[in-house]
Amino acid sequence: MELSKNFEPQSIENKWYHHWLEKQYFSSLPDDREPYTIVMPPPNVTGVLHMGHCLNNTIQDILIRRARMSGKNACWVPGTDHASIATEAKVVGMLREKGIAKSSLTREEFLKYAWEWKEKYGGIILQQLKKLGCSLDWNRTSFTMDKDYYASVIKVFVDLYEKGLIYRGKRMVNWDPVGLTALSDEEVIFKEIDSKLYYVNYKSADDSSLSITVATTRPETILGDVAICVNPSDERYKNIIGKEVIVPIINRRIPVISDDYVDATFGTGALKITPAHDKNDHLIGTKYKLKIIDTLDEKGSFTDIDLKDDQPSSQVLSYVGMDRFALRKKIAEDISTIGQLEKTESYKGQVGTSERTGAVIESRLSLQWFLNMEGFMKKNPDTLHSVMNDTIQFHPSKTKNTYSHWLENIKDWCISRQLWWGQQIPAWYDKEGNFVVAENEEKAKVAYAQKYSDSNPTLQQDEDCLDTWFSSWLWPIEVFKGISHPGNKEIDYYYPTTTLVTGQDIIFFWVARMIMAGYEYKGSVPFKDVYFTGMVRDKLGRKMSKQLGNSPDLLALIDQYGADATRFGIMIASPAGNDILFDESSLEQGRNFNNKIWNALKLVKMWEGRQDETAIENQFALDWFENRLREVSIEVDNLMQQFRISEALKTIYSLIWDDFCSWYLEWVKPGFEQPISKSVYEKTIHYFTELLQLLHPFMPFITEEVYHLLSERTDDICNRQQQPVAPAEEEMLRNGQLLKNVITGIRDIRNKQQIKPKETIELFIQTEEKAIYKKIETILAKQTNTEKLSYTEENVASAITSVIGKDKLYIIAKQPVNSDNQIAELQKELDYFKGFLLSVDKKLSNEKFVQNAKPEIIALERKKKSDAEAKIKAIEESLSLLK
RNA sequence: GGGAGCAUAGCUCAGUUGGUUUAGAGCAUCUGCCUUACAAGCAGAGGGUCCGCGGUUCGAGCCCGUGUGCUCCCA
Repeated sequence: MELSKNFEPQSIENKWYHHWLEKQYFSSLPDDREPYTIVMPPPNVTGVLHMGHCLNNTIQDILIRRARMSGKNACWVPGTDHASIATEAKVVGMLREKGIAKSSLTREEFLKYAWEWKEKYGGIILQQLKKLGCSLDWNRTSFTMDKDYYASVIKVFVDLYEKGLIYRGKRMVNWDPVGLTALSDEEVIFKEIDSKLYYVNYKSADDSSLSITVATTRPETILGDVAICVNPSDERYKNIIGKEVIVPIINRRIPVISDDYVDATFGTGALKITPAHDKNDHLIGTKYKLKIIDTLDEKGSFTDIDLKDDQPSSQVLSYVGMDRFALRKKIAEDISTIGQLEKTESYKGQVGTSERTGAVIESRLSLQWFLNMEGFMKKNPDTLHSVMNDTIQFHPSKTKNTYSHWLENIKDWCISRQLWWGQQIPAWYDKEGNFVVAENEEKAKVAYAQKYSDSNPTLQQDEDCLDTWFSSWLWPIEVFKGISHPGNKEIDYYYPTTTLVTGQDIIFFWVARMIMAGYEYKGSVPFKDVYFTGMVRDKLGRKMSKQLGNSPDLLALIDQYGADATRFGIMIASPAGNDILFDESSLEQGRNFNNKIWNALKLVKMWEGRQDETAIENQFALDWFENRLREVSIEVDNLMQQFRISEALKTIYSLIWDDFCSWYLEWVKPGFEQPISKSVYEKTIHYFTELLQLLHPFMPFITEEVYHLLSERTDDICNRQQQPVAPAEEEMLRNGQLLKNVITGIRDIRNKQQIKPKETIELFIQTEEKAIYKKIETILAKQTNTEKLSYTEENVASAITSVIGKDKLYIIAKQPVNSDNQIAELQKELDYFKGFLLSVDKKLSNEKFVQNAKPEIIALERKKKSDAEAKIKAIEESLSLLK
């Protein structure tokens, strides 16, 4: 069989993925094994694969594949989120392109379009995950608007309402004037924006000698002003507190009041109070029972609806329908015209924007549904405790702080959205606005009849739907139908799930709320470990964004480098808990690693037909690698248990590239067209197989391919079970290290003395541990191109000297020795060790150190001292020979 | 404005209750090799005031304080 020059991923990836699916390796059903369960964070149903998905799904796949290979019943559940705002915005956009306005459609018509869109584009992202090699149990694919899932969300709403934890109320909410919906606090992104501070003068109503100037960033809300507020201790305004001033343009009389809330150092120290348009103003308004005058409609345009009492002038009426930003300029101009705009200053301020539409958020009073968080947390205090006491372990642990800080300052959760795409709120209203909450209309009628003694009411369901996160917080429970069909076999087996892998950005949106739902509906944690990935940035540390165009096309990368190299590239650069700086060069490194493995395969395959019972054994190499393999397997286990995945991959990478390819294979490699010992060959196949198994979770495709090419197989590596590993023997590892050091030392000398690789040398070894050298001398001679190797008890004249540990090596080459070079090298080494000895001596001669330090530390320092002295002695002897 | 985190080689990061050779790795760099698995490779090397200052300690990259710079979260 002819193997290609380099590894060609494109030709094998589909083949193996289909094979794995055919064998149903990824399907899981409850059995008597221990479960290892991961629920995938459901991406938006209309989303496409980006670097963030690539990172966290690769991590999940690594975890789940390792679990599958270690005797666990591995179950990884895929699915998508209906993502109400994002999806609805896309559908509205699509309809607009077709010339259809959402407002011209009924709810039913709109939802028909939305479902069509979902069927057409939904789940593309799940297909893309197959390309990446993700071993998901596709039979379990879930969607947050599946029939049962929908029912479970409604059930939970009704349940929480009946428990008194959900209420409806008129509150200041974050209003998105573009999306036309309320948002939860978490969906508001604060941005620094350049704006202006307008200094507006308000004249006193009754005393023409008095006036007060207010600094505001929002003159467009001025017609909604109901008071001016100053700090009671502010000397400047003592004489105006309690008096009335006139709001410009609208000419409304409003009081000047005082409250500690006002910061006397900001602006002029006087604040205009507009309770309809600012959260803090609203609080003050409530405190002083001020009127609420709303001057902006749902789209953020001016409305005179609350201005009837003011008998608005034609000037005021001319503002009607004007957008808030145009209105800001217009009102500023008009105030300036009447001479009451004192000045403007540029100002950098924080402005809330919508996470989804980017629109500047308005604070707006409206009737919404809320979840009472204080009540909820009182009922489920373990939501906080389980994380703080590590019942749920957060990785990295610093995220615990963020979590507790949020929970301790938690506000009520606004769960209603003015959207159609989502679970429609199960509340039914009569004409007067009286309502009942029930799972369906039928039950609502019964409930209404009981409550209002009307057996045949005309009821209408709430138009709004629920926040997407109000459905995804049930994800780890409802993917196993734990709410719609409680107590079923699956939920009992798979829940709590094992590990959650997700981004730090949704710790509040999702992680915290899943823990809340876990306690409320299952009485336990939803998962045992949470691994938070960082954000994927470009190599300059910038966020990936469409505007910057720095977001790579993942599928193109997979096509170019292969899925394994892509997985390798993103994982190797991904330190636990930190942001990752993505650079395509790490994918190249992954591709090169593929080739390295491929070429090792080619080498080993060349030996297949050259096995010979009589060829020389190379027991040292076999024993050493056996032990090295054990050592690394155990190390990788430890690293993986601590979720140090990137380090585990680095460790395996180095084991394969350095230990296996650069050392072991070279040590056992027979000469050109020479036979190889049958047992060495078989051991080599065995080690190679073990390496592939270790690497498989990280790079599934190439490992499966090479596994099958290496030898006739009846099984697949995908499902090969890890055998227990015995601890490594320290002595073998030490001897292997000595051999490496000696070889490297001699090669270094060859390099520095410019002895050509092809030129042979003669080597004398002066050592007290001849027995060890005897075991490694064959490999040593081969690897250093030594023609004649012998042992000596004394110095060898006119040789190049190297000191390895306490041993001295004398090298005789055919060409003359450059002794100046030699002396300089040795002198440099001598200086280092002398300095080192000095620092050790200083410690040992310090009485307090000897008194206080632990005995093993002192013993170690003594050993350092004697080692250094021996080394210095050896170097000095060599130097004296040269001089 | 409130909170959290970070600062170690050119870059990205390790560095485990303070002592394991006056700090390690990968990538990049430099030198030498077209050695019959691999030049997308092989062999070797160089490179660091562990952000500044102060403290605790026999001993600090690690602990404490402080300053500076950066990042994130919240309002």
